[in-house]
Amino acid sequence: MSDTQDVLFRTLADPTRRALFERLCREGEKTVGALTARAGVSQPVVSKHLGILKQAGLVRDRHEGRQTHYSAQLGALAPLVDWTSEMAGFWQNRFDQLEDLLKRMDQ
Amino acid sequence: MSDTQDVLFRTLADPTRRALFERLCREGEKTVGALTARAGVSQPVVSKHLGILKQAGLVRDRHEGRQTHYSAQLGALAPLVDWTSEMAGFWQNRFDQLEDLLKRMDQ
DNA sequence: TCAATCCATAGCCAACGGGGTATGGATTGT
DNA sequence: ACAATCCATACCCCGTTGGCTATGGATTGA
Repeated sequence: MSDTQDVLFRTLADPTRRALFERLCREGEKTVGALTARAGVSQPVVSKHLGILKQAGLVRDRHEGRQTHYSAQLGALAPLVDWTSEMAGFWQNRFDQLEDLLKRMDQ
Repeated sequence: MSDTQDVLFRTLADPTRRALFERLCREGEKTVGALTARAGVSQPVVSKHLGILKQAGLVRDRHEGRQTHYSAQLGALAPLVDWTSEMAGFWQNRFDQLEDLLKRMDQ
């Protein structure tokens, strides 16, 4: 139900955006130019995606002269981890309930 | 790079679809009719979303007479968990590298 | 000061996708 | 046999969005 999960999923759904985030995770802080060089899309597109990633809290930007450095904010992935854990938890609960049922049937 | 991750993210990006999957996780197996009752969208839309979820491996369907029962396939979430772990791992590596650098500088 | 570089914004277009209604096949009930 | 129910498919519509080019502000270098 939480809206932050929705933002995260929608933001990471795009391959180009996810690739940018992955590069920032793998290689650390990068400038827009460096990211554009191997992104396969134009610089304005990269800037737009970085803006969306920033709005989702997945990246930070740091201005230095005329270039902007972006870096991954890994903590922002927490809601995603929580969601998967929650889903797994529900499954576990239902599994436990099934176990209980089988035990009761066994008696 | 893996394509299964892309499918998962794209599939779960839609709120309606994620809500359907969540209900199946929480409440277990449901028929299309039962899901439609509280989905807020029409039955054909529910069917379409279930088809997409099935194609992504997130749900199973079981035919019984004229109704179809759907249930969550939680194992399909594994690539998503792997991806987040991988991203966290990269971050950890870079943190370790920073630690090493600081240690070397300290000497 | 003037040119060049870096980046963000604006505007545009085409494609994708999620919504609806209409319909038909399959099954169940009368 | 006929009606009714359940579901899936086909088709259309429109809003969203991801891509592009053009442009301009800001900064650096000459």
